[in-house]
Amino acid sequence: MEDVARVAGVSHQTVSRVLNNHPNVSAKTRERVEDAITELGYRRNTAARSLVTRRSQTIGVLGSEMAQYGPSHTLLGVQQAARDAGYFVSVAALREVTPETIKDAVAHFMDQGVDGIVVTVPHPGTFDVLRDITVQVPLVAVGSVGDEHLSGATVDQRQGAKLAVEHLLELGHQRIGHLSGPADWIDAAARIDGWQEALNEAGLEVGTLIEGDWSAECGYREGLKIAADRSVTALFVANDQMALGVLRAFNETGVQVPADISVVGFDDQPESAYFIPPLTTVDQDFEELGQRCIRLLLDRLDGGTTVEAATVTPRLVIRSTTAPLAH
Amino acid sequence: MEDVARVAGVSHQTVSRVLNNHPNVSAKTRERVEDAITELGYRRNTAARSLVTRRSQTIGVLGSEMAQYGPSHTLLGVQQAARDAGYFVSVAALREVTPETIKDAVAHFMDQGVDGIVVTVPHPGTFDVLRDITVQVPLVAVGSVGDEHLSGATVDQRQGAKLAVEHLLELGHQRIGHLSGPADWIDAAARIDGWQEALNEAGLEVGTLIEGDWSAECGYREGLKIAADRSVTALFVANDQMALGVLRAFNETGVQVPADISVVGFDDQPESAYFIPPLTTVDQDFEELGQRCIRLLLDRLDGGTTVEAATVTPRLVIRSTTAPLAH
DNA sequence: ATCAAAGTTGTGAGCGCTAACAATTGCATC
DNA sequence: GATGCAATTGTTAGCGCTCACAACTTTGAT
Repeated sequence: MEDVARVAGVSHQTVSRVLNNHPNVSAKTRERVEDAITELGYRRNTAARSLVTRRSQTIGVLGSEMAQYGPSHTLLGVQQAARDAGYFVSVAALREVTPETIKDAVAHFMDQGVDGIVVTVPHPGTFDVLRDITVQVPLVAVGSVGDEHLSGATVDQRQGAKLAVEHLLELGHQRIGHLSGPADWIDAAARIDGWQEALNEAGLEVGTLIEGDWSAECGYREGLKIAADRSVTALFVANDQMALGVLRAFNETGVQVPADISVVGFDDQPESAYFIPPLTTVDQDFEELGQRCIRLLLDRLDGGTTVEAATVTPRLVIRSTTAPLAH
Repeated sequence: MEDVARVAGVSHQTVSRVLNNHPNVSAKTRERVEDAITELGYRRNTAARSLVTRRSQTIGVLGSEMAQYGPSHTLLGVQQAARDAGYFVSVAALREVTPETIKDAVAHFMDQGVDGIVVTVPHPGTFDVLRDITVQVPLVAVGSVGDEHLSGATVDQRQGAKLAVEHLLELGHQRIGHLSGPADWIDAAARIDGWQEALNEAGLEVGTLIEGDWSAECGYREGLKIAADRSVTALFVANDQMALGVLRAFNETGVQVPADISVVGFDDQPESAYFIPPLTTVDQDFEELGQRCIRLLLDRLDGGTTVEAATVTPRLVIRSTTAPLAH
């Protein structure tokens, strides 16, 4: 910076002012400094800047299952929005979700001196842990909508689930089962709620609930059972991967989809359109979700203190695994 | 740090020595200092440390298509290995791959002062760009094996492709087509090479090559054409997603898999086992790949200067989409 | 007891930057 | 031309840490 100042014939402080867009710099001085900067290829030292400003221009993203469809796309959105806003994005992926690993990862970020944290750990227990540890920086949690203390952004999964079930109801189905995710995932819980709510509103007793684990393997296993007992005429599956397993189980056992049983998935992964048959599912925009998180976080960093929640609306995509109930 | 020193009754420098595991600190002093640290909940300031050491303890990961199966898992491996080694991981995801966006992202990392960079951009042009810009920090590129100037780690995809084709050859197939990825991806190119090599070694003339774009949609489109012309008895597809599309096209047109045409995929995504029928494919360990990258990078950071390449070996997973050629 | 060598601890400087304040300049007003 | 005020620029200190070196303490051989 001293070098730049010398070349431009000003003091180092003026260079600093140009770099920080301070208003009180004359146009010609600013130009001279900018020329000197490009001439020398000068780049400001982040560490020194951080030391004095106490800002690192870094946002930490803490998540589990980061390679899954949802989280990886959320990360993409977060990364994009953060970089556009001039922030760096640091990632900590949890192998295992326990209070300790969460605390570790938060400590990791505090050591790094991040300005804010985005958490995408879809277990409600996470929020308890986060409330317990006092984090000195703004924190936004994906899925924590409705929490008094935590800002959060989420896809309205309950609504998505209702969309799916209402579609099946309109087709005349009455016995609508649900193959859910693990009940200790907030997403799974919200989808279960939406399913139940839609059934209640239609005046139906609540149908068969099977708890799955998100995997295609589990979908296959449970699909075989359903194929055997035929307890439902329609199945709302909590994600596309399990739906894939279900479709295969039905295919193998001669259950016709959608003639015998209708199936709806959740997520709308690009592959779902090429399942056999193409899957009716609920689309959710994870990138948008990530961007919302950063917007919330930046707002907090700019002095906003309200505990807000941003909600992304899902959308039903009708393909070929759903059909009117055959009489 | 001054506070810790006061509580422990030593100088700030002794605290620093304890923190950095310097040998010349007596056991009891070290203990006193450590007690003071825990008592005060002291955490060393990374910015100040970076300022003087000129190390940020941060590794930048630069990649495109970061939400895809391969890259996201590679990131997971990188992140894990880096955090285990006490490094932070900063991510830059490219929306679009051009020399400019690559340079931007590298500049972004240089601004941040990262200690090293891992690049997972699967286009060979990337390496040219990287060679052009002189980066002042060690850089490891996924897929750059065999390059004189760039360290890299890669899955031996040529070998994987050969495994797939040899399996088909053993089953008696002679007309083995290949639905490849875009030819300007190194992975796609390596798989094409492996396919050709295996055919050559078997004394066969090179078969039908169709260039795809990795998507299920493209697999479906090309699958329909193949179903119509029946130019091949076996198809080696460059990834599982396209294979999904192919399977659906065949299913729709009444082509029996594997009775009429055998299909082999590539990647072994967890879902592939639940395709209809379950997909024979080539497994590659992306997390391992990511870990190797970090190992290479840390080696360079410790003073190693050799331009090495680490290779991860893929593995053929035989399921139900391949069968002996019917006569 | 004496000394050197090793082990241990302390002191001062400075990494590159920004914040606060001080000094200078330009410009309108009287 | 003198005066005051705002706009612009410069000066100094210090963020929290590590490095180089200085100073002190112990140890063991003489």
